[in-house]
Amino acid sequence: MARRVGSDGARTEAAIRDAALRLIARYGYEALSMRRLAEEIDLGAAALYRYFPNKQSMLFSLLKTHMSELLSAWAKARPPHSAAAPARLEAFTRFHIRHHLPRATGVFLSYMELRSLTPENFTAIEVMRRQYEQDLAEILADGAAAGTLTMDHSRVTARAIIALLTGITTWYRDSGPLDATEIEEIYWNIVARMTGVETREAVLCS
Amino acid sequence: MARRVGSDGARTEAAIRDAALRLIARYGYEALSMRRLAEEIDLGAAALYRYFPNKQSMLFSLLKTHMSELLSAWAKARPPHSAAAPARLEAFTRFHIRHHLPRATGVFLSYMELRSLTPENFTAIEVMRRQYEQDLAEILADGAAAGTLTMDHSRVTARAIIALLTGITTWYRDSGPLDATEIEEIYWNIVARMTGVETREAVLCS
DNA sequence: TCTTGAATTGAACATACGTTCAATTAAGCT
DNA sequence: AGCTTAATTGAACGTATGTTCAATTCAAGA
Repeated sequence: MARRVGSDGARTEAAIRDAALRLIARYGYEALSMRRLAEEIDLGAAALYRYFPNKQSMLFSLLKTHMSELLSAWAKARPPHSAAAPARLEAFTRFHIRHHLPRATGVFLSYMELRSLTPENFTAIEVMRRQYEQDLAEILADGAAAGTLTMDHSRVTARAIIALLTGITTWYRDSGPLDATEIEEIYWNIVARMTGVETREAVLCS
Repeated sequence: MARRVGSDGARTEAAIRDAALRLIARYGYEALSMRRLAEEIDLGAAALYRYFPNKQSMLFSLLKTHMSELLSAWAKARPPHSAAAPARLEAFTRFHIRHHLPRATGVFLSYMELRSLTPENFTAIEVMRRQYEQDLAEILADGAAAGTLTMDHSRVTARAIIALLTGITTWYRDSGPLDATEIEEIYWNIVARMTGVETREAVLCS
């Protein structure tokens, strides 16, 4: 049945992760059978268990990898604490879009399949998620304290911003009418307005 | 096994819908078995098939009911076309929150389980969803044309607003620190700022 | 109380699931 | 070529799935 030739552990695991990400995003974790997944990459179902001890820890590994890539990418991209809050907010917004758009399937997974995780696994992912959200909330709170950003409630606003930015992945298609940089501009303007940052076309006072 | 006494068709169907909504929201459609669902309301699994021809059309019926309740409630609540765009936008925002907060499980379902639908069923739900989104986009476009609202792209902004408002249901809990009316205020201020509407604490021009 | 139609049941069907395991194949090293 | 270890397999296990159906119970009207 399998016509794989040059076997290579690392490459095979990557292929499994890739296929799993794609199939789970499309049909859901529960709907994905190990046999179907294995078939997708011309493998017997039993071979999967050389790479993951079971189905649940495969999902967990997928989500955990996604989240830690997000966190470490943001750790590299984020401006220093000393920068002005509006600039930090702009950096966050653009980073989030740039990081998420090419990872639509992973994003989908990490928002949809949390409930398929074991309680302990869920908690582990939730901690990472909160850390990211907390980082944004801190930017907002700093800006509010310094008077450079305006909002009612920094933690709620942080959630609103993340929800709005993440929502892009539900409709964005590479073949769509808007390209990534146009989307970045539109959404940064939205976030800027939400928080009272004056953008290029500032509100005129007469 | 069943200790049901006063049988009543309509009441039983409502109980099934209720339990299905709850269980699917918690564990997902694929993870829910008909036996488990039936057990939840002290019924034999076979009895479910008196109310729904199969599992798929049960899900479809759940989602369709949710969407048509949303659409008809909004049809009643929405201000006339002749009203000013900012007032219409405020009405939309408050309506959305008020309608969704007490329906958290249904909202969850209607965003999460679309992919579990048959292609034809998916299309039917998607049409309803677009209609709702289109209504908001029209408010925004009218406001932009009249100069009473400010934004770059009305359709994208509509999606951003709906994503941000719907995101509330992912963290809102009845027992949480914010009650429904506080949330309504915070989010209306967010939406208002996003679209350049001056709220109570208006931006002062010196 | 007898009858009628709806509501419900337990058992059965065929199929699919996640997972294990002894046996087999392939790759890399000497 | 031979040896070793990693990679993969087919078959099997026990369990669960969605769904059907003949048989039964139930609620209510005559």
